[in-house]
Amino acid sequence: MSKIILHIDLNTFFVRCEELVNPTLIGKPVIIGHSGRGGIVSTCSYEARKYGVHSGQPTFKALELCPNAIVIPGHYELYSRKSKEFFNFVKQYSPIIEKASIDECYVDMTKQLSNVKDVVKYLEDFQNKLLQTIGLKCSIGVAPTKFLAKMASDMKKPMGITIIRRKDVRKMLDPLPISSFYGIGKKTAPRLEAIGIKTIGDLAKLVNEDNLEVKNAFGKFYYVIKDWINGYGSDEVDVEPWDPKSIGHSTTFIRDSSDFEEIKGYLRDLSKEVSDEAKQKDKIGSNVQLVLKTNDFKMINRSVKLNKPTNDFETIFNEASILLEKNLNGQEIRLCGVTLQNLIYASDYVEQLSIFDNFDENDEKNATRDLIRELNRRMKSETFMRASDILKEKKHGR
DNA sequence: TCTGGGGTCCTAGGACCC
DNA sequence: TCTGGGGTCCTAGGACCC
Repeated sequence: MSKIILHIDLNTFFVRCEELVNPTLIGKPVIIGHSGRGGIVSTCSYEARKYGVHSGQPTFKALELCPNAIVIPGHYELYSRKSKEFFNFVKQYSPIIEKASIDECYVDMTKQLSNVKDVVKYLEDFQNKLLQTIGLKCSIGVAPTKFLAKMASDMKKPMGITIIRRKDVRKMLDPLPISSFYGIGKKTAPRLEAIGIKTIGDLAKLVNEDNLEVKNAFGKFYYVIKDWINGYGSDEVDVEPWDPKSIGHSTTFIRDSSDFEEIKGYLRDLSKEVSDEAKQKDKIGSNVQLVLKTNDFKMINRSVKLNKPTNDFETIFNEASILLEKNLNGQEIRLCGVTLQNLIYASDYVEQLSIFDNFDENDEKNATRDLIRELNRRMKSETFMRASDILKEKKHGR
């Protein structure tokens, strides 16, 4: 039997939070984002969207389109607090909830909705209660899979309710532009359009014919897409709390720089932030990554594996600095970042140590590996010398 | 005055081992 | 004179999402 999965998406969440604090903003064009160098629109009110403002747009450009817009830098503590209120509200309806981001979640409501006659009415009540008690507006998608629920919640905004039944998949998905498909972004969409795939319907047709060109274009993702587009795929709502696999911070400079010491200064601050956050979350990581963005927007990623996981500031900063030194070659840089990767819980690692009685497995492994490599090298060169001796002897007729 | 910052996942190539 | 194939680990880069 199919499940009943909801995708709940808060409408212009950041803007709505600001409106709750300052109601005079209601009905006005509001932009959340920075107006300084490199500032872009994070999100904006529907009033601003009427002028062509959208997220990702440089703020100065948005202000050209909509000079009366009110620009707010963003209050993330407020958003985070309201987000928690939202998730707690949803939990009153079903405990099977998966946070997808700060302002959206999947909910398994199979049990709650199976015997409900008027699902739309039920969900309208949900929306109204959320608005009355927390002050937030949302759009809801209802479907047998997570993918379809996600697509559905996107169809009517704000305060929309959209139900996609499996038998209606073709009818409801096929007319949509290919770029609206979750997982097909601004690189893949133009490639598909170039081979005549303009809508989800076009893609569905070729996928169901097992078209080789399409198959090659997607790699592993192809089989996922084939399920999704036909109304199958994951309906497992993952209740595990989010557990970060990496912690990173980056910053765009006030002006581009190619100066080692200047950039190293930024790395110091970023490394400190990363270290502090990792400590606060009880995480240690075994990879340090340096990210540079050049003035022509090329991304450079360099990383190094440590022989034991850490969240120590000095170690992170040192490793990042070494990577910077190796990779900075006169290029003008506009952004740098530091990320600690392959995170595990520090407490887990301590347990591991105590099991082996302070025996450091990684050090031991590395030492053994180095030794074996050295032996291999020697063996090879000895073999080679002997062979050349033999050749020499042959040549001289001895 | 061009294009943020936080992430996740996948792929591909090279080094190395057996 | 010719030159494997499977598997793992590490690194770099790219696509995508919010």
